Amino acid sequence: MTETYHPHAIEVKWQRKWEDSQLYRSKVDWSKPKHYALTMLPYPSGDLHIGHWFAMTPSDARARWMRMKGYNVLFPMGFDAFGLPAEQAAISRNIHPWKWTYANIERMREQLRSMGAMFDWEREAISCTPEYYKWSEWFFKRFYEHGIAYRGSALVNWSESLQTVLANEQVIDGKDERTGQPVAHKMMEQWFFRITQYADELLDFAGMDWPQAIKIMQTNWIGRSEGARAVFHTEVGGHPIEIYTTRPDTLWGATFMVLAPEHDLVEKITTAEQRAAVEHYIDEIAAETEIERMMEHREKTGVFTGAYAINPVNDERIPIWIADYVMITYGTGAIMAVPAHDQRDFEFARAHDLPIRVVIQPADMTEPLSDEAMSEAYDGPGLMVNSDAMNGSESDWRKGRKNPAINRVIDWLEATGKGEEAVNYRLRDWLISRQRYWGGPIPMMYDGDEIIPVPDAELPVELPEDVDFMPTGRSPLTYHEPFFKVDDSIRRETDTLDTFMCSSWYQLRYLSPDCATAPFDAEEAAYWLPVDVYTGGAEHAVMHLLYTRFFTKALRDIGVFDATAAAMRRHGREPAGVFDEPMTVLRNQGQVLGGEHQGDFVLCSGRMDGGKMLAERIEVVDWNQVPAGFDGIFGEIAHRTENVLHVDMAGITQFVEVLPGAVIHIPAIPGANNVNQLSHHLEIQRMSKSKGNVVNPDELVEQYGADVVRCYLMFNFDWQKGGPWNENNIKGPQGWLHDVWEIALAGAPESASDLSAERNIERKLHQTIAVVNRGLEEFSFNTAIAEQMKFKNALKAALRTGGIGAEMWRALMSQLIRLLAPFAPHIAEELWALLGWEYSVHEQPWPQYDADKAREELVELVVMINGKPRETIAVAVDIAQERAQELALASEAARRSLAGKPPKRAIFIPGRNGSDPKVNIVV
RNA sequence: GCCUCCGUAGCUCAGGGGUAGAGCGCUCCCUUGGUAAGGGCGAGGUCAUGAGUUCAAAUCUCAUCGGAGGCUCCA
Repeated sequence: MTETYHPHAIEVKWQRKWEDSQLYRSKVDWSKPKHYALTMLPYPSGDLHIGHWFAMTPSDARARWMRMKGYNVLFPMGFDAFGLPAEQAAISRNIHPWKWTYANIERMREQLRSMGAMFDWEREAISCTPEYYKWSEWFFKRFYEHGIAYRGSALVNWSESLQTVLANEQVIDGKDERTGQPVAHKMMEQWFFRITQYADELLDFAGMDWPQAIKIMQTNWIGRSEGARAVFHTEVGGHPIEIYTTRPDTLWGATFMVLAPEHDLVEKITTAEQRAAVEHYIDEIAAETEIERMMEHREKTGVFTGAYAINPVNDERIPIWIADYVMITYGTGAIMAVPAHDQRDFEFARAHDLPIRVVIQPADMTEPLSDEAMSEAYDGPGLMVNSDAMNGSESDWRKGRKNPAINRVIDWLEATGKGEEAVNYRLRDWLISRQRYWGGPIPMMYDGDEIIPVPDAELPVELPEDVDFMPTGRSPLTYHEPFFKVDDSIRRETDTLDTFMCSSWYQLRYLSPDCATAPFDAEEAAYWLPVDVYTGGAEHAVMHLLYTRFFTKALRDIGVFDATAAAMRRHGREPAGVFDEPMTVLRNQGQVLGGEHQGDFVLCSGRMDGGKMLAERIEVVDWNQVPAGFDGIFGEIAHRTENVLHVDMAGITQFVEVLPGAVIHIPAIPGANNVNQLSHHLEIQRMSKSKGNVVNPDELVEQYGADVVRCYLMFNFDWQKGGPWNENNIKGPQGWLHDVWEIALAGAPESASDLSAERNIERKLHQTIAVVNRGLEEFSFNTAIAEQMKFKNALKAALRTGGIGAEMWRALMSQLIRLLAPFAPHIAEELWALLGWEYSVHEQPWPQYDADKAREELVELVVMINGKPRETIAVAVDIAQERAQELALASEAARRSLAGKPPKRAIFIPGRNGSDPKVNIVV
């Protein structure tokens, strides 16, 4: 008699037991190697969704595997709990952000527990608690003291809908990355972190095992370029205008200059005649949103300031314009325009009738470039011309000093004091202030213009709870007098910290979330740091993942890790390099998308009215079952809006308006049907409530059990890619776990042990171990599970055939269950107990791969004729070349095709790692 | 426009110079006192397309087409 597999009781039972026995408490133990596995902490938005499961359960499986391999594993979890949704809930539903956030955290904790993950809950950290944000404030102060945090005036991104400024990284295509609302540029005084100081170090990924895509995105975002700075002066007044260029070799081709409309000098140099036009243009630009300004292919607009500059390289007098294609935020906000060799300048010159002068002449052109004939800028290689002493220098494709012409010009600029070599970055300093309530307070005060840091002893500056949320969206801190009014002259900062600051160091807080004397305990950090494996979404490429790297380096430089380094040395661990980067290995999971489903196939009858049908009857039928003689519209419902159907009739979209009293017949839904019950085609796309394609993990766990859901998520997708949800495929992992259950409960076979049968299944087992190891190592969870399914099939077949003795059966089961444990922790624990082994399976050693046991003994020697396989001969694995060639030449296939003639060649390919040996005979 | 990654069975994916693979799904058969099932047999692929290198290309190179993601007036 066997019991059937009922996941529910098992899962709840073991989750409780694990907690009671503190199975997943991770404690510093210098006698064991450590492994810090971290998965991005969730925002407590209310409900755990399938994406969380997809991100976390495979990471959990890998952490469990490391643990069984003998590592002391830390796998913590917490909440990134500050942020706008809480504040929006406060405004729209009158729930205080504390209450909303904590209620959500409570709920999500429970849901997280249902995963059966090995989170160490005693290390939980929640970023919105005063115990946590005290240290966010403390870090801010340290940064301020070391000049990494500063208050400055800059053109920043202002989101009208969120009523706050945003960092550059949070703005995509001129829109706020969260809500998609447009942002405007505004000059504001704000707090910044000097991330640009770390630009070069952030470009260095040496020793970091991160996805190529992330490294490229960060590299692009930092946007390092090499070139030169040169100073032009205005003809009148001699004001210096600094410019940055990557093409100093084209300095002699500058025929005008362009300043960004926001440039300081504009006001000073604009002549009386041009003032009205310039001011008008500036107003126009200011009114534009960032989106409008970034539109592609827009015309190059701009106005002449009336002023002229002197080109330092040739003393030429050139006009100064302003135009919005020059950004105040990049370089110096001013450019020398070289229309012959820069497409933007070229377009501007043509639009405003400015001169063009060729200064790079390509060597291999039949027709030399000429100012008049050019239809576009030439930015290729060539020889410098019209450039005085520099003429003849060769400019190639290379950038910076590597380019001979650029190198020569830079030397000359430096020798003559007209300019110097320069490096420029696209990266801006990190704008850290937010005009919001629900964030960590910035621990600063103001007495007029004087900035006064809040003394350390007074940290944390706590968020007041008795605040009113106004529908205007303004932060309640700005009108909460007890908060901002320190005394008659001193006013407290009412801006709060960007939540990305809180998440830049949470990996440190997990080490000692209760530590009251420091942000983290040095003894813990000395053992656990750095994070060994970090998993999460790629959408954080240039935000969280860049910020946390910067943060770590900044902490290192201001000495925050000094005590940790000392503790490391005491324990004999070398601290050099440990604090350079927060996470050694990074892997991104893909996204689970909503599944595709077909729309109903309908027959529509009614009358035609213009291009559409006014339907009186809609009938859902089986796919393509169109009755003979049916003359209405038929096909799949591709789309439906209200009562208008878009029916795909053999590839052509037909519009059908369903009339109010129309008869709708849907056989699958009994009773009277209505138009809302017709289902339309659903594309593969992101899950969202509005599309009605979300999958609720709680329901899945209810129906299948957590182990099946975990295994389905790991098995059905390439984890790093993601893919469409297909609940049908859940049956695969379900059947697998059912089978393993059956095999285990059936007990040891009674058949006598047969050496060769046992040897064969053992070989399969060890081959499986190798593949599972590799799958887990490489985050290829799907292959790791597929291989275990194969082994299960092989085992089942072997048990049926017989020859597996009781002893071997137990040995196999012991290893099979241990292999299963990281993936399906509950069923593995249950079977482990049922077979009488000691609690817990998760504390057992991982099955040891044995290459000798995995090796095949007999292999097929493949005889190929001209590269085409023709015959196989069974031979020993380690067959020697001569013997193999001999056998191959003697084969039937070889004799047939050689017909007595000697072969041209016979190439022997030894069999290696699993593949058969081969001999290719060339005739 | 530029950069990166990817096109292998119906689906999800391994593999990767040397006989085209897995799981699921599917067909058919068996079982029907393991039953919201179980067992067995099987079908199914010009490895996106074209060219090159090679004794041998799904695999390497180049081009083209298709897909995904990122950047984009960056001087």
